[in-house]
Amino acid sequence: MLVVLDQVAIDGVRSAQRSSGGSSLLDVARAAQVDPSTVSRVLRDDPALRVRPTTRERILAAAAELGYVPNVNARGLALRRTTTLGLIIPSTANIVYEQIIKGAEAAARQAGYVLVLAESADVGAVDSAHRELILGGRVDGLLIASGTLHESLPPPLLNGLTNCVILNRRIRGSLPSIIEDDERGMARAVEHLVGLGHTRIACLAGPDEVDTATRRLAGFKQAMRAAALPIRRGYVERASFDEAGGYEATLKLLALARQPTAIAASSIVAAIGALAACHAAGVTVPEEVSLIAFHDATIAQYLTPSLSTIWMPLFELGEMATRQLLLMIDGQEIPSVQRLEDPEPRVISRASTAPPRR
Amino acid sequence: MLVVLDQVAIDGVRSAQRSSGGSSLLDVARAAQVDPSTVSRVLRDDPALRVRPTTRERILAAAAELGYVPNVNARGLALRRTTTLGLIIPSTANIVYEQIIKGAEAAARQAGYVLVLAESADVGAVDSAHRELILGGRVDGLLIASGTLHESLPPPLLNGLTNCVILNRRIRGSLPSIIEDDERGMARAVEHLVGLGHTRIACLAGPDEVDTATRRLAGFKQAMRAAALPIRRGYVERASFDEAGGYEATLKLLALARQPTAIAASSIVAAIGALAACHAAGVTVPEEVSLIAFHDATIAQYLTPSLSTIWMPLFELGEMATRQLLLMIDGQEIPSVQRLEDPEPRVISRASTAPPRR
DNA sequence: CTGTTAGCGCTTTCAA
DNA sequence: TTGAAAGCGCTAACAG
Repeated sequence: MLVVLDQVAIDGVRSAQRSSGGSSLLDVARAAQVDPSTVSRVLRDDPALRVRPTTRERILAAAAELGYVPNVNARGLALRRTTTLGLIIPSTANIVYEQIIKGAEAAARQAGYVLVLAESADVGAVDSAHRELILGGRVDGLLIASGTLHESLPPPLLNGLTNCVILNRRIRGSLPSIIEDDERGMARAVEHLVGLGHTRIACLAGPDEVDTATRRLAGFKQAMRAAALPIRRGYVERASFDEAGGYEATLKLLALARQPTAIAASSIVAAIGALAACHAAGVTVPEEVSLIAFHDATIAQYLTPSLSTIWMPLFELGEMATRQLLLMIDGQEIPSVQRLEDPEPRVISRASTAPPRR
Repeated sequence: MLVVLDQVAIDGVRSAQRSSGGSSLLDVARAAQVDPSTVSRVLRDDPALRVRPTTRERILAAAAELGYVPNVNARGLALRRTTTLGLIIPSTANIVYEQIIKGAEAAARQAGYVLVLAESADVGAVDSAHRELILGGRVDGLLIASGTLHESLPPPLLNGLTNCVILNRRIRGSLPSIIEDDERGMARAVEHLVGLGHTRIACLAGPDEVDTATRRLAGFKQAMRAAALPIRRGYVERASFDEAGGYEATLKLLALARQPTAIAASSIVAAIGALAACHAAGVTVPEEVSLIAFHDATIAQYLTPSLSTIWMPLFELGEMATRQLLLMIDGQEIPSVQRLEDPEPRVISRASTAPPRR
């Protein structure tokens, strides 16, 4: 195939101009001695095309020889879409997002899309991301899993946005969202503790303004009511979803006159802080206090004691949100709030939960 | 400014065609009654341009009114560059990458670039990412922090690649890399342990084929030699850089006839596994065994006991790599291997290290 | 100081 | 079964 290479060389001056040294569709066309449009059709397997096999061969060979890679900018410009989706997360450091990312990536890849990640914890994220990424033509749609979004987000921010779906936040306005069944997950945690015989159960709740925190707390309250158990004074502590938040809040719970015998934490990261607080306060887990955390992650089984958790279908959440987004991009109507109910939340019981001491 | 809006409405048919409902430079030009090229110049602050203030005003007002956002595809096509950089990491879940990402992001943003993240642990990552991302025109350059890269990577893979820099891996071939001083970091860990009086020090080393693991082990050996301490049989365990790897390897170390009194782990994630293994084996930390880990992270202070670590300049690594990449994109020659020496590695001493028991 | 023009690489009618 | 031509939105000479 030196012939082909030679042609490239002859035309080198022009090809060398290209973005990054690659060869263009035009180069392939010349090498295969056909019109660029034919190359385009062959390379994209245009169904409305019956091309002579030998021509197709020539084209494919030339493309392979030249290491042709289509330029997404040119294609995006012509098609008015990039096959790229964006996923906005508040922090790459948070283990909870790992599974969501994997699920979204899988669904995107399956549909022939590329997924790019953007990090932003900002409340204004939706709006500016929409500007920068969608209007800017970088992505066709946006998955938004940013943490601080909540119902009281200024409505004007969300006006006229399209091709966005929110993950696990309910936001007043027109943007559809996919949410996991946090109420049920938290209820499972309570049921697990009740099943072990606990009655003095406290809740390490998340920040007031975070929708998931609200829903988990609601699940806690429902389950306590269902078990006919009182929620004692001071038994609900609101704290940020990080180690420090869990630590401080737990110290407060442990300082109560009537200490809880079990704590249900709405976040695994906060639970890690809670565990540290128990150790620091000289309170043994699970002997004196049982601890269970919302969301599972690898680290749970490597803590001491290993941490009981509520597994949630995060991978599936990422997948489902992506599929909905693709439908939306496709111009279809999608429901404004969808709850993911299928793989149900389930308790992964490890060493941090046990019956209360007599 | 209803006038402007009216004009848009009149021209709505055409503007509506645009990628995602936004308005184009042409729309702005019409609204401001000037030529598109003038709009382009004004909006990009073309230095070689002295425009009449009133014209500029009109243009800026029109752009604001229309919510104009430039289309990156069109711009990328015209300029043959995208002002976007890619960062390839093996896993978003690994806490070690958090700081690298932040550093790269900061440096990219400062230069007016956008950073996108791609997840790939694959050895072929460099090659396929170069194809997909650089040749495809998605990004102008690539930061590669993929974990399994190593010196024995098939050289042909790296041929002709450009605008890539490798983070913290030395790779035979032409790709420049920025590395942190892992030898020194690990030496600091050993010195810390020696300073506490330890002599039976083991090393939880990383996988053979990972360059950073090799360098950290080298640092361990040098420091042991410098302290005139022997490395006993079985005192170097190679394990994967994850909790499970650290767990298993530590069990082996603890099963040795002559148990080490201290363990230097080449990875904080492996160290979490090591801590779990000590607890499981009933070995107290730091009383019976001291433990120190390479790389610091928030979780270190929330483990029990809190984990002593070696802080490494990861943020700066991300920053520096990005700056080098930008130089490379700019056509400048950059050194093939650069070692980041400035913020020095330092020991963060917490509760997991203490003098050995008498 | 501003308009004209050509083109970036690809897709897509419309012709042949 | 293939080619010609126009256009996606923006930039960059080159004129005026």
